[in-house]
Amino acid sequence: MALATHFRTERAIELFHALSDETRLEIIELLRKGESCVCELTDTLDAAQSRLSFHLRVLKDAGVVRDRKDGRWVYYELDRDVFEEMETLVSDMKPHAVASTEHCCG
Amino acid sequence: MALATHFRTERAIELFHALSDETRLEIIELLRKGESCVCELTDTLDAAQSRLSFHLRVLKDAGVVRDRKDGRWVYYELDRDVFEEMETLVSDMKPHAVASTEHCCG
DNA sequence: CCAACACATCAACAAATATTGTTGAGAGGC
DNA sequence: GCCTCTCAACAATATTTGTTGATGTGTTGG
Repeated sequence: MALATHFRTERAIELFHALSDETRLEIIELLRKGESCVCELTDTLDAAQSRLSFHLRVLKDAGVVRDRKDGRWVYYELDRDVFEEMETLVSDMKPHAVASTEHCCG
Repeated sequence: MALATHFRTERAIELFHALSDETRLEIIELLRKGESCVCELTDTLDAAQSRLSFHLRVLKDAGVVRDRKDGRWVYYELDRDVFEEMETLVSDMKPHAVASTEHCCG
């Protein structure tokens, strides 16, 4: 249990970290409409290509997006599964059923 | 809409950032059982008090926890409302209904 | 081939975050 | 009043993250 919890913690850190950046959230917002190549993201977000590449990698490593090569373009899209995973993570963080008013240190 | 989106982005960053740290996730895990004073957290997590104080502040600023003073102790507990907010945030990030296979850049 | 393009990766730098030790305020107990 | 305990706030330092520009790889078209 402690081990499983540890892995889950690692995973939560990775996922939440991936989502705690403005550029990455903007990328996600754009990808909600459907897949997009890096060039379009670069254009829309008016960001340097290397910068987007960096953030896309973070998102990809965290499993938030998937990439697909087609010719000289790389298309990114949201991975639907990860949202279910996030819901589970959030759900598992909720406080337990109301505890009786107990105090510590006393 | 763009303004609202912006505020929501700010909020998402703050919240996800608060959750993307091992110490803070450990604090949350402990608080799931019910409220606790800093001294107990310090003891259980074997962490310096100043360190926990820092992380508790991050969690408090993000609205994840609330504090309550009682005598010389300060009790922290999870704020149940924030989990609902997180679910909404996650939900709002999901991809739209399946788009027809369209490509960009072409 | 070669040039133009799309993208990833790297190294160097800048900025933001976390850790540690210390200080000081407030609350009790004696 | 004095000492101790709990905790927040601060300053200094270490560490992590993000940005930028240069370079490298694979692709397409002339």
